[in-house]
Amino acid sequence: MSKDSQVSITVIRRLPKYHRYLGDLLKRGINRISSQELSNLTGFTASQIRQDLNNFGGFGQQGYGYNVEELYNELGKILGLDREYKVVVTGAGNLGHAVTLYRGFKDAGFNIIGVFDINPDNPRYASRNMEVKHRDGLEDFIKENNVEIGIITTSKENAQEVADIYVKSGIKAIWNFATVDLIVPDDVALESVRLSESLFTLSYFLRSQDER
Amino acid sequence: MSKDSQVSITVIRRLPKYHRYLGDLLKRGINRISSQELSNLTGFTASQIRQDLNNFGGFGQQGYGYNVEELYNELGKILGLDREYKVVVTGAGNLGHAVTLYRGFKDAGFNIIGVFDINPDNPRYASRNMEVKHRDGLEDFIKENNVEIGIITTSKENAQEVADIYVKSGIKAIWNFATVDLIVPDDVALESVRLSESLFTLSYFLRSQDER
DNA sequence: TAGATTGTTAATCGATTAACAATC
DNA sequence: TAGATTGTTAATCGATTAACAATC
Repeated sequence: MSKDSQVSITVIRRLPKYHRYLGDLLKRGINRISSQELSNLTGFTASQIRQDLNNFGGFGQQGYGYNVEELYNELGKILGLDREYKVVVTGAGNLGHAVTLYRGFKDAGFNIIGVFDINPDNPRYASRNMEVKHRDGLEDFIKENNVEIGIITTSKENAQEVADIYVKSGIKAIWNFATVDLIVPDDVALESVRLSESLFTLSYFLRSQDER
Repeated sequence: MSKDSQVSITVIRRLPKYHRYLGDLLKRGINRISSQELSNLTGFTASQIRQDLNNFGGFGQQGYGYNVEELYNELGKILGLDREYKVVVTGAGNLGHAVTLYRGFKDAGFNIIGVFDINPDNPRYASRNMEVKHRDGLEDFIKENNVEIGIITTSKENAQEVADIYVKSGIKAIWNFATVDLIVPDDVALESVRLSESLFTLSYFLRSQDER
């Protein structure tokens, strides 16, 4: 196992925020930043930021701070944003549509090269200029194109089946939007976006406010 | 402050999963479950489940376990899912569209009663049978209808402005999809869905695999 | 009653923060 | 050099797990 595989997921989840703010700073022509200044921007403590970064090596310099461009690039490499990925989407509903057309992913190097559905002939797709392929061709498509990331935007009933096809076809990273706990082998990364659970934190809050 | 305001957010974020599995059990006609069985389903430890539930009161019975229906209903109440909410969406792009039409939210009691955009006359909306109102009317609409939850699916450039309108109009809970750290008063709940950050955990994983 | 399982306290683990020597 | 700020160790805090008395 390489060194960074031991870095905890809570650290990893903070890295994109550092990366995003460093990108902003870079655009604004700022080339140096201290952990304290980065703390002011991100809301994480300076101590935590230094701890986090030191999981991956000493990017800073005593008495100076961090070079914005260097740190931005290093974080980009750590997050795997220094190259492009081939991605497929299965489930061509509204959410699949939104994810497929979202510019931010494309800009970050995630290229959606195929959209699949069990019912690819829905006239809705044509009206949206979306080419949707039949799910029967999913496995072959993934293998032929060496697709690395599979997105699931199907109903919860179909999600596990799609995950199984992904795994069988060699995909090693799955981004799941269905409200179901998928089962995948240990060597496949699974990241689930739990929209309902996120929304329910708001109703929880409103409810607890009501009680006062 | 009421008792549950002291319950940590990490506990709150586990409640929807308990609730979801209990709903499944209920549908299957199962009326009793132990913390150990719930552990097998959810992947959380039995000890953690008992700790979590006891933050809100003793719902179980020694030697028996938990009554599925009772626990399901109690968790629903705690999460504020025992009533309906009026919701608005601002930003009528693909993501706003997907969120607005997602059935799961409606079924959980979140009623989207208005969709707003700075450019409501986009012919695309008509083709989708979506009524989109001009953002100028947002503030009045929220006040007149006592809207409680505001969703932001605008670009990151417009998100803070929309959040400000929400706050000014009396909304106390904001669900943000824009990639920006919004600033809202302490008494307003803000939940941000960070899609990019979620996706980057997958590229991180693929990258770290590459290195082995 | 005996067995099962909770509610709850205590122990452990991991993550965050504080402190400061190293060093640019 | 003096001042600033990192890298890193130590202290603290919070969350998870273990253990078991209470009790159904």
